Amino acid sequence: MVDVIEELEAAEPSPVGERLSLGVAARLSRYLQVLTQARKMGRETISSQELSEYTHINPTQIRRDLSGFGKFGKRGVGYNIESLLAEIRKILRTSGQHNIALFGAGNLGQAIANSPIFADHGFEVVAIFDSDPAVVGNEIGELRVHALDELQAVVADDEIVVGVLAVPAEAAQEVADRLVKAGVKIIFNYSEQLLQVPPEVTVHTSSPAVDLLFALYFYLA
Amino acid sequence: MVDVIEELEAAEPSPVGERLSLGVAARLSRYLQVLTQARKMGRETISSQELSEYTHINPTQIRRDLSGFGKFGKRGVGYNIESLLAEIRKILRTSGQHNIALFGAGNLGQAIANSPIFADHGFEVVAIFDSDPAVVGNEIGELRVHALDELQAVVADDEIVVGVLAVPAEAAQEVADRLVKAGVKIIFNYSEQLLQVPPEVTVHTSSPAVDLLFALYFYLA
DNA sequence: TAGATTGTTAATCGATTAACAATC
DNA sequence: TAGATTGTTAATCGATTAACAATC
Repeated sequence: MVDVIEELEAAEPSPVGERLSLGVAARLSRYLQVLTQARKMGRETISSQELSEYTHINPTQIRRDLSGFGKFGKRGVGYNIESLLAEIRKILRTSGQHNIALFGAGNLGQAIANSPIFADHGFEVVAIFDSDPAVVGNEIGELRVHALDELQAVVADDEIVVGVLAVPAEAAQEVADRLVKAGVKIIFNYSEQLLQVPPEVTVHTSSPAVDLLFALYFYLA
Repeated sequence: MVDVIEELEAAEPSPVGERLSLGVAARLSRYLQVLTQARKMGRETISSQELSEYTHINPTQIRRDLSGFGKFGKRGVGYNIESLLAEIRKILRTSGQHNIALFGAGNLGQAIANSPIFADHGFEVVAIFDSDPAVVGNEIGELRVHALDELQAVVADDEIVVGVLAVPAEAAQEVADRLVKAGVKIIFNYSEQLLQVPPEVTVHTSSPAVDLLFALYFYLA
């Protein structure tokens, strides 16, 4: 069985429809980040060597990852940024526009709402919520701050696929519960709260301090 | 040679002084995050199963990772959170206090300065910088906002090991250059800017949008 | 042509998993 | 004791790397 799959892949480089392994999907996502930014800077091509410097992923592995789906590069030159972006988006099936609801209109919430970091990758913050009645109704950018009670309706109307939590740890679980109830399957948690959710819901917790500890280990050692 | 090393490890479970592999160090850092938060919630023990739910790391691998350094768990019970925290900190050699300089006193900078997310892991923001003369001198929490020109002196005086960039993309490279000049070896970049630094400096770029794309792939597939 | 960089092979190494005895 | 969970083995799978011919 394994042999058969290997033969198929050898014959047909792109196993379209096959589910990518976790590792490959994670790496492709990171290439996307660098390519997006390199394009913004006016670059037209990039080599696996350069991609490696920015992602800390071995250049051979980058070439290997990409060549599994087709021949996207030009020997002696590198990869065309624009076309590689399109190819990877196609592979990840994330070419579309995706709507985000943001929770918490404090410093962090405002920073996220005004940052290009999500917009650059096809995510749009279409709604902001806050539990503080004094803040509800305010405008942040072009968005009015909603009360939490409007969540269910907004999620349905605006086709929201991701909830981003920029609330204090104490408030995070309640918002998560409401998101789950409204049918949202991906939660991005900027608080340190450990969230309890049903198995079909994915929580990604941002952990800058953990990333720092990790970097520090290699600096100290 | 390989056989000799394997024998040594079998005899002496904790290869103290040995450099951890990237993967192990990354996973240990993540256990630290969950343990820290679980302790905050008043928990006293935790099982590999629970750790797995919060980290998305296979429970067998968690037990394997830990048992490589000693027998920290109790069968039928789980791991004592307090003592496991101490053990992992010892393994990662990051038990101490580490000083951070924060750049950018805008929404994101203020959010970071006021968040417990770094403090919980032994990082303290000891200095804030901003390039806007109108902001320099203001107080954020208990810290006065410095001008960028004071960077070199502050890094030396306050033993700063990490620079956190919460500045617009356009300003990030200049701050990075100054940090490098001042001898800082770890830069945490919250902007989308691709930073050019010498090889001995580590840049970690925060990429929430990339993490979201990754989560979305598995949701859509 | 000369230099650069991809695509690909082959070999190794580490991650992952299932399973289960040990033991709290 | 019965139930739970660790520590550990053994087997498999995927990641990683060096090397280099192909080719722009």
